[in-house]
Amino acid sequence: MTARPRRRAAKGLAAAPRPSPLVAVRRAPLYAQAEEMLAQRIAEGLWQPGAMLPPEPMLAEVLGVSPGTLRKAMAALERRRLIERRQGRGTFVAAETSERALFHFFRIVDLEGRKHAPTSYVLDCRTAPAAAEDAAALALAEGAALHQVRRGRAIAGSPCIVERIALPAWLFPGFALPVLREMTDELYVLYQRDFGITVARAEERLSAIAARGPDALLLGVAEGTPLIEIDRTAWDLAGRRVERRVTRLNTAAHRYLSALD
Amino acid sequence: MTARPRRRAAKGLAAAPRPSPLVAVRRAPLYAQAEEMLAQRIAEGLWQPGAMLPPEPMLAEVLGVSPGTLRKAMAALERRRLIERRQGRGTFVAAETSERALFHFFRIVDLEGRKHAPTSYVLDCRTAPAAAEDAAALALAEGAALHQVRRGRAIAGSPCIVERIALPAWLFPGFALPVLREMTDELYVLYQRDFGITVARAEERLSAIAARGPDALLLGVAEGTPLIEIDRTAWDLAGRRVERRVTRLNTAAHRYLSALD
DNA sequence: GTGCTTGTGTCTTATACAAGACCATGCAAG
DNA sequence: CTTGCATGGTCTTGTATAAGACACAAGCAC
Repeated sequence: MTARPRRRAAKGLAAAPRPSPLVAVRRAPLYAQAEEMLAQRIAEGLWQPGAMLPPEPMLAEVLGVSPGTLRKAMAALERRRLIERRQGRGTFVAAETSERALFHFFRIVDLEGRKHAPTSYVLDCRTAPAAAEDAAALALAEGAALHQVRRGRAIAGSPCIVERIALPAWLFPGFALPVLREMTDELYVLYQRDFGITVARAEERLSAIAARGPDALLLGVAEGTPLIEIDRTAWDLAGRRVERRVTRLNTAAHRYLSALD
Repeated sequence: MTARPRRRAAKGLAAAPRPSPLVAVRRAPLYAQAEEMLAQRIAEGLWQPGAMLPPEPMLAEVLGVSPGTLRKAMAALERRRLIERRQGRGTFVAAETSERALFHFFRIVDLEGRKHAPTSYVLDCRTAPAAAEDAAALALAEGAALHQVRRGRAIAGSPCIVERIALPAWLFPGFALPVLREMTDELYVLYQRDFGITVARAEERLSAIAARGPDALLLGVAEGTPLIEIDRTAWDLAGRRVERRVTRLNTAAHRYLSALD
């Protein structure tokens, strides 16, 4: 049996006309199209965090791709941590938890390399116009309204972090944190639960600075003690800048851990 | 139709007898077995860096798996950066180049976030017994022979890095570097080319320190200036610790960049 | 050089079966 | 009658196979 009775028309998800061979646009492979389509639906909130996605055969049919292709897209989404798949149960939109956030966005460990969940106490929380530096980091106009938080954090009881956080006010309407109450949950859980904003990616730039004034006081170190300053910008699923965070770390008993592989 | 007429014999690559259901050993999936088998052959040097692997259909036949399964293993190996696949040309064992090493193992950028290739000048290169700290980092006995290098590095002409490198002597027989000659190639290229050691993974722990003595001199900063100290341990393909490197970075004009995603 | 041929990886589809999780049913013990 | 639990059915994702059309690269003949 060599003859193939069946023949499928080649079809792209977008049903776009085949690009001319002269323009080197190269339609993306089907599985990539499927991946992006699903990623977009998740980013739009069509499926809420924690919600179960339709079963794979149904998704494959809806998107008009074969199960194998759909699976390839799903595997990529799982690697991007947008979804979680569990055999026998289904596929779920990834929901932020303190553990997840800690695992992916927290790099501070003790001298033995162990990670501990820090506690936080908010020193100040107000809404004010953006200074030039924050505006630049968040790609906003100078003077745009920002929620601004200052807090200290302790690991295993000893205060070792002071932190300044800036959020675009329009993305976090009504944002406020209770001052001077101890908190253990990661902020990113709150961003997602209360404002529907999922932090997908962040970038940190580290420099060394000398402890000064109130920071030295809060950390209990002498003026001039070297600290690490971590300047983080965070993006959400849609690629918007949603947070700037400047962290100052006392490295007497802790390290910033970075894995290269 | 409830009866199941057909039944396939389960087969693993190792042709091991099916484990008893009481012991929870769970044979790894075929594609993972294939991946590990290929990874091991590469680590052993059966295929040298830069060498072309046999075509996929042949590999699939040799390993006794279907082409699809083989492809899944190959995709994983490519993600691990052990191989490079190029449509129409073939699959090649990844060879270290300065660009690759820079991209994966160099995290220092200028204030705009741009990465520049640094130049290096070796200050000192000798073989000496391991101090306790180096021995611990490399999991060697105290006093084991180590090749030890001190060097400075400059980015765009300005010296901003001093570095101390320790290598187990038995892994790098005859290792030596020309002193005070400017070098632009990354050391990891040399490790692979001259000693067959491929750095696969590394871990860095950062702390803030104050510049002292010769370091301050070399970097051209005042005593006490805060620096970032980067303590790196590197592993090769076989999982052996092959390098410890302590880098001190002047962050006046540079940042340590870390991506979280 | 041009065009053909061959060898390579890439994309897509299709199917079957394995394994995990959950739930409704129903029976037995209390 | 109620509680507890074992059983099997069914839905889910996970694994493995196969096959064909395609795209890209390189070499060779002309």
